[in-house]
Amino acid sequence: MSGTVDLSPEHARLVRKLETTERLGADEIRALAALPLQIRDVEPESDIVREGDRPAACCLVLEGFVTRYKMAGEGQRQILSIHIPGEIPDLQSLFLKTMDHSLAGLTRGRVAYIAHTPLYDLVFRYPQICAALWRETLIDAAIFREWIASVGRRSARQRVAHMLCELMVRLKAVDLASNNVMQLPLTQAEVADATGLSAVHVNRVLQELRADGLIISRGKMLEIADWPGLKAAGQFDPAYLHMVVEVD
Amino acid sequence: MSGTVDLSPEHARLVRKLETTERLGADEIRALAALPLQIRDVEPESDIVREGDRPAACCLVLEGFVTRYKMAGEGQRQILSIHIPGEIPDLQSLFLKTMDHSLAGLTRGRVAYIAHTPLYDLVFRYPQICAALWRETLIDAAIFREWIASVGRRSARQRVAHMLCELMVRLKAVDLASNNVMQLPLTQAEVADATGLSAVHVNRVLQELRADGLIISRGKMLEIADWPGLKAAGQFDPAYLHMVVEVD
DNA sequence: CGTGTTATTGACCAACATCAAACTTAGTGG
DNA sequence: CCACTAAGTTTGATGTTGGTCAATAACACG
Repeated sequence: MSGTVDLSPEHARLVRKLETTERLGADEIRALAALPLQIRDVEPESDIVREGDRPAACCLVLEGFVTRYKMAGEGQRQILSIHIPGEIPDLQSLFLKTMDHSLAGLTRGRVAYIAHTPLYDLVFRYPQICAALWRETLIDAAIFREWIASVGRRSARQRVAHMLCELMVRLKAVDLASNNVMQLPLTQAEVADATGLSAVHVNRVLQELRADGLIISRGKMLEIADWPGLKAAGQFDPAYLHMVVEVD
Repeated sequence: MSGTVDLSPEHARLVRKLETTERLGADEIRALAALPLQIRDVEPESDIVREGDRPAACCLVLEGFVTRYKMAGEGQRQILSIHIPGEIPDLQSLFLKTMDHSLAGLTRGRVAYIAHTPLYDLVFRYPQICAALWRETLIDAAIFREWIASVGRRSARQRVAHMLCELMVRLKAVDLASNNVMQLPLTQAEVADATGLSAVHVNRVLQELRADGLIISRGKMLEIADWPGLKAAGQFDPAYLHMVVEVD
């Protein structure tokens, strides 16, 4: 399908993502290809949108990792989600005018801004695009639910294992990981902010997972050495990711 | 607006909810009024939909409370959200075919099933209805995000206080609470499952909140005696609920 | 009135937080 | 290419929040 329309690499990224769940016709792809994108570099640590902002555009991740987070009083940060290339972390801003959380780069990377106005047009003109984008926001919510369950009811070891499994599966789905090896761009402090733990404890858990032969890490590189083992350790079941093709 | 069209009380509930955020025209309201509803009674504790199901309808809460939950191994339950009349807890099933969590009655109540098929028609024919429903799912997600922050980074006291604040604000918005008094249909064990705590600890926290004069409770009745106090105790800021009219 | 559910209490314990210091790694400029 | 620095990781010691267990008390309901 996407072969018949001339696409910039950036538009291709978007189309490819949406096509993972919804088959798009040539018309839809042409319409997406015509979407004006404004490309911007992202620095690690720097906010892309901030809680309280009223953005006029959504942001498509092209390269690098992006995170959503909330502050909970006194420097306590909670990371709400991690976003990888192809995703639109603040798609919700299309209908929720005011940001209730912030968006920041995790690594050096690139994002593309898609203005709300042309996006509305597409959404209301092409049911398939509407469905695909709506679905994206729903999968987002599904991941939030799983994180609630994780943070609420799982032990530190389970939470960390679960998070690693989730990241691996999502990265594999967009070919950013193979052979159970990924470039994990998170510091232990960031893993802590995502799992609701302290950095020190995350460190100890990671050591434990290494000692148990479940993972191997050298620098940013992280390999899941024992996939069934890590899945079990994290009670990980990918159903909540609602992927069409199970990556496993 | 809604006055000009003849609406059953059940349809009125739905229209009213959607109109809290999106102004609907007479056409849209007529279309909603024509939606076939299948009414059903709900028993407390009984599942309405179960994880793994592939429902062909969404469920509108008419009376009583409904909860979404996930099991996390060995009888560990995590409540993901609490739903009050007017809400459609499983709206996401419209685009996510398989349920990744379960839905159960919390109290005796009534729900209306809306089949997916006529709902698709409405959504793709009326942009306003699409926007209103999409928005509902996005607010859902916003509440999930806040819960992640709560469970991940707030103390037991903060979590419980926060949850009571949220429930009060949402109930007020649909006139199910006034004067900071609500009928709280949750047992302490359920509050525990929602906040990721143990029932025993929830009990102690509630006693503390009572002792501090923040809340008063007699049976199921719960009064927030010191609203600013409880808000502060729970770091509660209603922005994430994205209400048009601030209830405070 | 009984009977089952929910709330409350106390004793004890485990998981994880906090603090502080040492060590390692990666990045930078000369 | 090396020295210097800042960021990230690791370690140990100690503290606290909240969990678990078990028993009792208070309700709610038929």
